[in-house]
Amino acid sequence: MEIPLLRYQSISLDQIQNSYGFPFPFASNKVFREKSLFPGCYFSFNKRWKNPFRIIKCSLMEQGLKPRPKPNKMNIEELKESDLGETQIKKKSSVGICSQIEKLVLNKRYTEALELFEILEFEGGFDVGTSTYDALVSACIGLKSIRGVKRVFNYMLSTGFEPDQYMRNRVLLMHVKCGMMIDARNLFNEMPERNLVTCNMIIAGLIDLGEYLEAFRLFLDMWEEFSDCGSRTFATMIRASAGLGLLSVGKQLHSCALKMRDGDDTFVSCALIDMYSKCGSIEDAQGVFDEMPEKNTVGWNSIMAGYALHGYSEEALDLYHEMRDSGVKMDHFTFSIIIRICTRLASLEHARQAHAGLVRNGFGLDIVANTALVDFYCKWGRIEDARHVFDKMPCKNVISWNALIAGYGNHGRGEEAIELFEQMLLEGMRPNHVTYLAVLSACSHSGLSERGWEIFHCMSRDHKVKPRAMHYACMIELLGREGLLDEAFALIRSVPFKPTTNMWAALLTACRVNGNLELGKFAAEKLYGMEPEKLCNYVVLLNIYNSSGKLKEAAEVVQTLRRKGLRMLPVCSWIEVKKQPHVFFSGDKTHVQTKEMYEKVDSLMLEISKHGYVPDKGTLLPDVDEQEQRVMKYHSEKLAIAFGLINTPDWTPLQIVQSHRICSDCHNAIKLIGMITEREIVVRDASRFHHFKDGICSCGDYW
DNA sequence: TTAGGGTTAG
Repeated sequence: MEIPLLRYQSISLDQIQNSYGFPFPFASNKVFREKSLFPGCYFSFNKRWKNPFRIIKCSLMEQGLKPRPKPNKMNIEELKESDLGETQIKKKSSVGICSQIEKLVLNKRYTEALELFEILEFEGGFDVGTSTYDALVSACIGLKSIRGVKRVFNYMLSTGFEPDQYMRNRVLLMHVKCGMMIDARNLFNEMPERNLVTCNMIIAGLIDLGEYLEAFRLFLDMWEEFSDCGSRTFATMIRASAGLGLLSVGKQLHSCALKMRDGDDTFVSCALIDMYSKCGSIEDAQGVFDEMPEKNTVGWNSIMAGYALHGYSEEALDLYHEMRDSGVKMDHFTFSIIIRICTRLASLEHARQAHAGLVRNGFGLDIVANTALVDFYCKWGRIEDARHVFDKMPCKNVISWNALIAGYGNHGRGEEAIELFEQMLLEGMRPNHVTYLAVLSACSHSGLSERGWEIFHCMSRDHKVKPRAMHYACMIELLGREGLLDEAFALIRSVPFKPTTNMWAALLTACRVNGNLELGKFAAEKLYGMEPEKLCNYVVLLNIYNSSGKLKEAAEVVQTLRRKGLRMLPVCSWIEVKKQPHVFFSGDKTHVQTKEMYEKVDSLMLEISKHGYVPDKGTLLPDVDEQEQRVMKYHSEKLAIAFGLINTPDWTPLQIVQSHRICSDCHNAIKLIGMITEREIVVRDASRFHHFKDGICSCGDYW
């Protein structure tokens, strides 16, 4: 049908309408006749359209429209001729339906509104007014229903509705908000007139998709066309500069917004707080926040998220208390941010309060906050609680599934992680690269190498997820755990890109565990070339030499470290008891309960030595060479555990956070401490969570 | 006239 149209320039609107059986979208004969460059052709009047005939094809085919042999209006005419009375009744009832739809939407009962709309669609042909379409658009946006958008839009076309600028914008918004950006772009391109609102909407849609550069391009076009824009546009564009991480661009927008201050700048301020923190300048973010005359919920949320992003979790929690005291209302964003901060701080008490607050304030069903809770409970060893939250979620997305799968995997429950992954596929959820990372790492932790290989092979074949460096690193770790170093090395050499540091680091760790000096040295040298200033690479090689008795080589590594001036930052661990964090450094003697703690450590060490514990001198850190015995015995995490054992009831799990990677000696010691004290111990270190229970650790084994 | 903007989870 569309081919003949492409060949003739002078086709008229009437001809097109006759061919397709319905009026063309957003066309009016008046506009067309006055502005058309090609007489008789509506499509060519807009100067932006380089190829009007391509647009004809796009607009019809891409919207999935098919010619209708019998326009609906004909049905009404036929009805009129045959039974005038009944038509009148129907018309009356359609007015009733329309007002009912509008009322339902006002009450946010979107699903019911769209169900009622089905009656109009079924009967066909009734004229629906702008106010009803407005309501239907809101319903589609509220439900993010692509099907709804298609239904409403097709009905509009089939009834010959001619929208004004307001309605055209609403229709565009409906497509943008439901993520139908290809259709939205087509509509935008075909619009006979655009205003600031039109442009703001399409730009915001592009930013939602992460198309920041395209958003900037359109912004500049818009600037040229209108020579004007309001604070709304600035708020949106500041978000784009945050997405690109361009501080200088963000600052330019900030100064433009200041120059044209137009009253309510709260939105701009909030966007600026977010932009400054995401671009690395928390001081500027704080400055904007301080200047806000009235700090609203979003402002508080943004600054809290900013502090959390910069690793100032405690400060973020203080801000949360300030926010609570200031009486500003909290929303689901607030709770999501707080739960994530609690995950970092290992604060079970605060997380529980946030969980309760979430439910109490009516956000108990929020997908983001619940996913944050699943992640929290998983990371703190409460898999059953995580599962409970997950099962109660009314809808789940790929992030929710990933959080729980990773939770099972990180706690050594690889089989269950795989089962969950399979259930996810059965429920029609499409896995992404994070899902595969979680499943592969679960296989690796639980030693399920065969299953790991199967999954690794099917990720690109079945779900078109191309393995990334982290997936390869995971497979190298998996092979390394099996002692298959040659295969691991072969995999590194086979990757279709330059091997990354993660991959060499996984091979190096595998070499340390399997005592392969030669390959370990090779991997370490690769790493030195790529990360000459990263201390931990030298430490692993140092430990390989130490544990294989190569003292001369070990001394050389220490010399290199000294020459480079590399030194380990003081390691610290902390534990929260009665809402108070207690921080310990290696050999720390500043705490008021030092005496009791040291006595406890001594007695624990004596006790575990009866169960076969032998200090592992082969994995010392480079800054503990002089008083190695003493310091090894009093590593910060051991002090934190002793403190916890003295000060908490028997049934409480000990939750320790460590700023560095836990050393293998402490890992081994904690396994035994957990066993003899019958206490659950969860240690979160710089690389992963270790959940010690009944003498085993969830990380599979120490790596 | 109405409409369009900012913050959250793996």
